[in-house]
Amino acid sequence: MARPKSYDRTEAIRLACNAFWEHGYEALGVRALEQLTGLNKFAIRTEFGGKEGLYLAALAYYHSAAKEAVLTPMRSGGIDAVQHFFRKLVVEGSVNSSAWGCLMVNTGIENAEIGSTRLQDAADDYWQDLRDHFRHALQMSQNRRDIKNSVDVDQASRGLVTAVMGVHTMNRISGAHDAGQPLVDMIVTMLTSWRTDHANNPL
Amino acid sequence: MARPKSYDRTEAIRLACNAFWEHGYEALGVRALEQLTGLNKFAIRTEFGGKEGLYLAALAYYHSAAKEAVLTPMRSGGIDAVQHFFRKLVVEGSVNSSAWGCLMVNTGIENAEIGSTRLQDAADDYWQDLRDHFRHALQMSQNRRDIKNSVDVDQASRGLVTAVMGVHTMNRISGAHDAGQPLVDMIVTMLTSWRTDHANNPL
DNA sequence: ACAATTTCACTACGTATGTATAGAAATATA
DNA sequence: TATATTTCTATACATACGTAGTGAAATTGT
Repeated sequence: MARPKSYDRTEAIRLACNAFWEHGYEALGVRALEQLTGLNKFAIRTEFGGKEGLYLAALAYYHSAAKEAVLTPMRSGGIDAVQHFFRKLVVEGSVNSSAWGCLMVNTGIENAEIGSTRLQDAADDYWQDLRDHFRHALQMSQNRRDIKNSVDVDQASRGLVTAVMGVHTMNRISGAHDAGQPLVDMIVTMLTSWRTDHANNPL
Repeated sequence: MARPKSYDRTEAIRLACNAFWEHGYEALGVRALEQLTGLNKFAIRTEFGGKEGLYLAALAYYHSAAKEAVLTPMRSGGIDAVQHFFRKLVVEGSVNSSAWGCLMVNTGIENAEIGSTRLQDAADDYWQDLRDHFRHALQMSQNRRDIKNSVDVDQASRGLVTAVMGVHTMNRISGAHDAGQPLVDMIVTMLTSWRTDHANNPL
């Protein structure tokens, strides 16, 4: 009993995610968003609560997409899965390999100024989620005696998250989806060195 | 034969550097810059060529300050100096340890959208300079047989630059000057593992 | 066909931006 | 002390921003 919407909500969020990913938050105006997403100003306001609301929806979409594509698969594996995750950071077509870097990194860098709690929380959730998955995978491998006991799983997972940020940052700064390759190689090699002898059968 | 300037040029650039470092480029308006630097709009335009010119001066100042404090000292050392560099990334009071991250990282992330060639070049120069210093130090150590021949010095220096970006990004996102500590520890440990037996005398 | 309802397209508004302009203020020289 | 020169303060301007409002358009139910 009403005029139908001229856009597909999910697709619009996906497009908004890509747009913010590429251009950032402040640099992307509402009028440009209309062009890039197919949304109109009215819809942005009533459906998403304005520009910031749409950004939050984009962050949630990005998180869920990453969760499905690269986080959840990591729960079934150990250190192999972690190494696979890192290799994929610089493989073309992978959801988390992009010349735009990482939406969460870009948000965190920019939002250090914007200071929105909601944006901060969304980004924090993402990084904590990534760290939890690293920790889970490493702990599983350590329980199986696949990696040495000298490895501090908690500290390692924190360090790995920071390394991921480095790869994304390098990718964006260089404008190349694989600019972070050298660090990926270093991390993968380091992870291999953590393995015990009986588990030295890298993929 | 003229009215004296009401500001100290070098000090103003230093303050502008800090201001851009904390707030970013687009988020910091000219009127706020006046308050934070002691400059006035007229001086910003005539002395620096507007906001972007002042930003370029700030980038140059940041680069030179880093060069003096942490790059040049690295030329006299080998892998020890590299490890020292990484440790300092999370030591309070160090010029390259800050809750604001790194001006060059922030610039690179933001400028991926701004698209100013001059800003891009300034940031590129910085990273190339850092990479050159890493490479020089590692090559010297390898020539002295302090690190293994299996280490690819060129690739390693690229990877280390990316790791530095990761530390800075984590520091800014977390709002803590030492949030990147776990990755620093990982890198330092990894560098130690590159040493040959006769050189295993870390500081 | 008509009315109700929702969405769309367009305009308007207040604010903020970077830059440019204009006159006042402050110094050095004559 | 008068004048030339430079810088400062203050205002103006054109543009862009996010948001809000307003009437037309498009659908469903009667």
